[in-house]
Amino acid sequence: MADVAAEAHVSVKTVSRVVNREPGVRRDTEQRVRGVIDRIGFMRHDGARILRQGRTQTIALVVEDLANPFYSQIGAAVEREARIRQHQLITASAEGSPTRERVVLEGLINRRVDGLVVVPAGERPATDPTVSASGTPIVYVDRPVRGEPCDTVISDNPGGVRSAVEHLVANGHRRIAFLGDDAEFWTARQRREAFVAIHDALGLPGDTRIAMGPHTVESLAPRLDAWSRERTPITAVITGNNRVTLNALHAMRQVGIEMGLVGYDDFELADLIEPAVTVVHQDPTSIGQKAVLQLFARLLGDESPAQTVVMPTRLIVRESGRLPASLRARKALP
Amino acid sequence: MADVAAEAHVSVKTVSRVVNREPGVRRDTEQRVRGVIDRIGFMRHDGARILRQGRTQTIALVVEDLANPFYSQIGAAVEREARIRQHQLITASAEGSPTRERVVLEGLINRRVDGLVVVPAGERPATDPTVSASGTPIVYVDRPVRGEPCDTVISDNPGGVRSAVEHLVANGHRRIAFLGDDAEFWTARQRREAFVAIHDALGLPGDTRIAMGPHTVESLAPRLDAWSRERTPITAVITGNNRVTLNALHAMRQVGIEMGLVGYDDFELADLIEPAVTVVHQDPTSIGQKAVLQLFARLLGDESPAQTVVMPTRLIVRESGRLPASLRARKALP
DNA sequence: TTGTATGCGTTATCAT
DNA sequence: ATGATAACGCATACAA
Repeated sequence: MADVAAEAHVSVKTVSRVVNREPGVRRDTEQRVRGVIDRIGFMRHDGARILRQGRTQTIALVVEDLANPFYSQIGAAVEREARIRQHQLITASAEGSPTRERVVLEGLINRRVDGLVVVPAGERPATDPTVSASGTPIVYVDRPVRGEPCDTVISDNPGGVRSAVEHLVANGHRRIAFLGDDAEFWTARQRREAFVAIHDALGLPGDTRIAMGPHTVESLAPRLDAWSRERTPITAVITGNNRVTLNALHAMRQVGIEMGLVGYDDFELADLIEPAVTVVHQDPTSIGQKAVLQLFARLLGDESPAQTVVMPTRLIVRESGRLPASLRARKALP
Repeated sequence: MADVAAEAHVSVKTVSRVVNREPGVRRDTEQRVRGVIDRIGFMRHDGARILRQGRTQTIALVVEDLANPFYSQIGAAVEREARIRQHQLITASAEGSPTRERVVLEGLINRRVDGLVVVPAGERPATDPTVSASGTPIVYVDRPVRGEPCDTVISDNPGGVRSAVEHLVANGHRRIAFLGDDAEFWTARQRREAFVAIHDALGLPGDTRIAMGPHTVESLAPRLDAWSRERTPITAVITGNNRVTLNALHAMRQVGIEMGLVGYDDFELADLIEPAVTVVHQDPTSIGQKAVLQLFARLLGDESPAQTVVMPTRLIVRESGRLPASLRARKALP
């Protein structure tokens, strides 16, 4: 900028005015300055600008695994919304480790990002000293944190599970099992609890059959096989997220089991598998959008109490919820 | 930092030394300073540090669509490699528009990112004035740019297509069509050209049947239907990337066609579809890793001539490459 | 071992 | 309409 000023025989302040389109510059001086800028290829150093103004025009997204389609769709939405608002997005992965998450968050706060969208790893308390002390607005996504209320966007897990169970029951299923992901995850636990609640509320028979992860194809195959061979065999299973659904599908294929299935999370090609998989769909794009919306409200000075937004889920009915013909005999109960 | 200095009765320089673990600080002074730091919750302002040092410890990734699994896997790999090297990653999407890409790149250069990994939109010439003038190292991924040579990581498209064709031929297919994505994409054109070359080299019969995109399920269904009803019907098709593969699968299902298929790009559940889909796999993780490796070599002062790295592809044989029984009659040719 | 002065490139304040 | 100067928060060079 100093170079430009010297070359154009003006002060740096005038150059600054031109660059930032501030008023108070004569037409011809502006032309002259612009000429010099183009000629020597000047580009403003945003680092210095940031230092002076205090706003980085940057927000950050911290997730567990950027390659997981659920998170990458959230990421795409967050980037888009940020870009629309002239902000850049730093993405970071904590790889599911609370320790790494703290390191990552500290790094981002040192950078003075304007705000954070975080899928919290583990059950981190909301009062993370480093974060809360910095005053950086933060919106949690997909799972809440403990402690004092924070802005949070989650999806309606109980509603999603309920729609899954009710769909299966409507199709004649009575003995339904639940395959959740690792109980370490809040979402996994919440879905399990919802399952138990609905199961009881509908008065479904028997002790609820539930297995929490982590699951692999190898662990799932014998499990499903056993459940389908018991005295009172299950006729359907609900899988707790996309990972589990995929593994369960592989396991069923491996063992050659035929049973009802409703999966949590939609996935590409769910409709091309035989039978097409009925799923509980949560819309990652909307979740990401909503989170950014809330974040920018805070950045613009919204001081209202922290709010938790629960996004609705949608049951996408395909075929896998039906009662397989081979199991229909058992349906003839009261 | 000044606050800490005042509180601890030392100079800012001493605080700086403590924060950066520089030697030359007495044990007890360090303790005292650390105490103050913890007490008042001081966090170093990296923006100022950057301004002084000139390095932002940040690289950026520019892609077309962060939600596309191919790019999100590259993104995950790039983030991971960056994090290992103490760098943060800014991700940005140009949404396939060269115009937007320029805006995005300018923004990143204003931020003085240390380096760029870019999936170029369109056929942008390498000599983008803003980028090349800034001297920011840049590695192109997935498709090359025109003009003077640049560091580039692409995958072996001709090899991938050849393995697909040869596999189909080995399974008895003779009349094979190619469904490429939009010819605007370099990869789409390169794969098409490779297909034509192999087709001719193997002396396959007839004029090569090729259709470039953009394709939809609706456009694909009649096309495939027509091709399979001609006097000399095709028995197999090669799809040019994951998008086309998905649409083609849907179209086939819709029209009820049975034909051989090899898809470009592996995808989740390819093995659960009936028949399981044989694919040409390019490893996005390796591609991302390699790109970052090259970028950091440049950042560390590597001045060697620009190099283009061609990553190998791998044919994952499943079932869809076989000659369907219904078409086997036609196989009895010389 | 510790401190002082200076500068990074920009914007804000207050002049002229 | 334009400019001089301070300040942002830190690191660097040099001094004590």
